[in-house]
Amino acid sequence: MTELAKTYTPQAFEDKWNQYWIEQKFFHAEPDSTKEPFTIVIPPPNVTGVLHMGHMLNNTIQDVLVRKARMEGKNACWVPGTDHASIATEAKVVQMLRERGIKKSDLSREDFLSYAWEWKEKYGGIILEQLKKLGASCDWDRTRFTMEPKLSEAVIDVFIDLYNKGLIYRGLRMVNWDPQGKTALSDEEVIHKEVQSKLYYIKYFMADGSGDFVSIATTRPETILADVAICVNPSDERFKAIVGKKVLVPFLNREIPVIADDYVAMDFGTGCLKVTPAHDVNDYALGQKYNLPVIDILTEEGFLNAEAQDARYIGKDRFAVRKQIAIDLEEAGHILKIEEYKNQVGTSERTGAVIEPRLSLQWWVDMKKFMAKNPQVLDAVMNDEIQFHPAKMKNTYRHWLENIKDWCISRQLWWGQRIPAWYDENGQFVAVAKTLEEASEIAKSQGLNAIGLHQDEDVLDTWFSSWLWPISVFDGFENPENEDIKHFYPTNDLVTAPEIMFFWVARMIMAGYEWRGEKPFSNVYYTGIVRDKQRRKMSKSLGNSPDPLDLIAQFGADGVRMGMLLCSPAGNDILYDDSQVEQGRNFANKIWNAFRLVKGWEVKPDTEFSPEILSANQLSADWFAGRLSAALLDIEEKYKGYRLSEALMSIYKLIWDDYCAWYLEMVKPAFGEPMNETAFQTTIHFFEELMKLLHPFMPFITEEIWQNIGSRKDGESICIASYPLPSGAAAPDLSRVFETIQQIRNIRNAKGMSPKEALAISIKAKDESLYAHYFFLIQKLANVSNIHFVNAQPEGSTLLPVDTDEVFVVLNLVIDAAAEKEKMEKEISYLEGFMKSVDAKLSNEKFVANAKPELVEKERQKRADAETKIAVLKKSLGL
RNA sequence: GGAGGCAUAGCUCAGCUGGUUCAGAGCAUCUGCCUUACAAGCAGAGGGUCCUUGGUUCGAAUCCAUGUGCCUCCA
Repeated sequence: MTELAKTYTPQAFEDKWNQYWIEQKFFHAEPDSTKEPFTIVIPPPNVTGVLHMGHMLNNTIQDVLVRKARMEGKNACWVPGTDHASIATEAKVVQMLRERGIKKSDLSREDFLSYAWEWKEKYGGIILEQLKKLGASCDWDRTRFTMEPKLSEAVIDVFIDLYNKGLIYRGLRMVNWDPQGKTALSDEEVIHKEVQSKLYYIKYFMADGSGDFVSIATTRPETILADVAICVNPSDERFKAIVGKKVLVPFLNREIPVIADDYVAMDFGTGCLKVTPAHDVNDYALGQKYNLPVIDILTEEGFLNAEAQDARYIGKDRFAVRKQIAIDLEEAGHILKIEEYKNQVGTSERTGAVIEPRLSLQWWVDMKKFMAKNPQVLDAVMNDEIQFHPAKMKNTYRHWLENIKDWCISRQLWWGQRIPAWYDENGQFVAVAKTLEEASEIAKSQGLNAIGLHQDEDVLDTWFSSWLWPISVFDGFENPENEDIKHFYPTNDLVTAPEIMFFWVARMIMAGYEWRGEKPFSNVYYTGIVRDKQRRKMSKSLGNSPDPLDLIAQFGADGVRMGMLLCSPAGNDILYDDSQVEQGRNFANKIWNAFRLVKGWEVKPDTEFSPEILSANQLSADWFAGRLSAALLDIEEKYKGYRLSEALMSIYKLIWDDYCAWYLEMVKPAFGEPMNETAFQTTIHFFEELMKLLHPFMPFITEEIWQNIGSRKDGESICIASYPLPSGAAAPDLSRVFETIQQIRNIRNAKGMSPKEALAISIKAKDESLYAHYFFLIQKLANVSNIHFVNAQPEGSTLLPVDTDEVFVVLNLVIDAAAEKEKMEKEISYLEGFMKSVDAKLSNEKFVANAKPELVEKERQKRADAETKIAVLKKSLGL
């Protein structure tokens, strides 16, 4: 074998193993009744997406879970794919067209879609390729896309099904309108942001010509052109006189009534509210209640239309008009004052545009009805049939479901599944049907007009595709009894960000119960949000997010995975810093060098070694075997509780501290010396077990080492090797030995002595067997020349307390007796204090009576130990 | 305005059903070391009124209440 690189160089092997895994189809799963299935469906990223830090975290966690399951012999299947992201993709395509000098408005729907597919084919696979770099062990042969024919058909079928069940309706309602994307959005796609704006106090003169006026406060002066009433609180004394009278809208001089309703808060603004039903949700409700007209002054792009009536503003953008009208009002003497004001403004998740409440005719899912039909959606989570990690997320889930609003599912876009609703020549709704023929059948059978029958122009919300994902990726709608879905559904785990709880988690659960009568997954792992050190969310616009691929190039995929996971407990935000991935890289380097050490050993038959070495190595192996077994149990517990960072930390310490710092140093031959065969084989075996244990977290380096540490055949891989199980081996108790070694190192350090200078020690122990077999180890690890047991402290030696035993070392230098004495006295006083508190407890009758007997016994033991230690110290001081 | 969560070492977090060898981990810091696997390292050390104030209890970081400060979600 060629010389191993002195430092870990992931670039040398990561791509190689990725390619090998994929070629060998280790990640592909087919239904297999002999194996327990383990399934994860990826929360599909946008086709427009590129890998960001959140994806890295999220997908690493999924990969850890699925790789472990695969090694445990389960039929592991991680289904990858992307969603079609209507708005985002449409925006990208429009941009691509603009660069080619083509306007969307000049294209037919069909032409536009062919451009969109062209775009998707070219760029839509980027993020999946990036996931491969990360080592994601997805079943790539099962890659799905929410817009592909089969999945689209499922979406259409589901729409029709819900419509027929009476769970979908079409209605004119106030929606969140994105003037840039020119489409409706669901509540979940609106992000509320606090902005600094202005509160304008505007005079409205009475229509009676008296010259009296009322003042109203608004942040949106441009909407006065759409005003249809002024509203005050009926118990507001200030305005009782004017209720029922009329005022004039500034500039337009339109007469509008003053009405009274409890809705108006007396203490906000002036206590007078202008009512603009077309442009505010609450105003709309008021308008309905008092039968007010609706004046819509905005176009779908957010420009003022002819309804605004004032030529100065028509055809101009809403924000431009806001500025202009404020100036004009001021000049006309309508402004009383302008205040600085902070308020919340809704913006589009996809385009960032300020949302406009807009009345429009849209398709809705009746969520109250849906929930009444599927109460398990809430119950399953509350009773842990579906477990949330961390469990505190259940509260948020419940709160959302208990206050659920209808779901607006239509979008005014072309990229998406076209709504299967049909209208006649007059635009009258006729039927919901899959095809024109079916629609016309329905029209005929119901005696409706079938002339000029045409399909709805709009498409369905992307989330209306993704909620079906756990079912649709297995073709569960097309063929509900197929082998794939029977085997792989319900899936096991879903890993996602908390902000996606409503988009995905809740709705996937809804779909699961509605169409399969079963939960879609058993566990939901909520990752944190990746933030920078100042706790700011990582975002493109802030430019505070490193490029994941750069990080991988710099630190290796393993280093990055490890760094991300080491400090990200479920549900906790991760404050990203390069030092974390550096730590991951350093760990990989540590492992690499352990590998170099082991690989470099010369091996000879046991017969050529002294019994002393053979037995010491055997003891070392026994000790590590026990440690490993105990660690495996502990790590398994952590996995079970989905505490992945803790599991990883345990593995980290097991490898770095127990294996490298202790075990390898214990068995390591002196420089240039050979190693005995048995110890070598055992050491290799441990290494292999550790690599398998670590593999889910750091797939590449573990594969590289596993492949090179033993002889492997083509087609073998650590990713399908069996996961290590605890042997149940009990470890010999080396705690005194380790403590002795540490005490010697400590004193050497404290006295500034060279580690090269060998020391002689003697031991006075209650149980000599805890030391007797391990002299060899103490000598090797603490550089001790001579050890023997004694009954009393040798002349001129220094005491090193080891538990309740005494270790004496002869130091060939002048000891600062006073300092030593002070140190010991300090220790004695601490122990005496400790003993006092234990005594207080033991002499408390209520404690002895109420506490568990074993606890009382424990306290007695504590007292006895402390007493012994004090005695040892006092004797050493000559007291 | 409504709901929920959090507060433990310089930083990020463990600490499950109360019991001082449970005040812990990693990183960071400090002190020695280029000891032929590893300076991306080795050996060692220091560091906390467990946010405040009350209460329950023989006993509270842990349970309850109040206050303060942060965060998230919803309107």
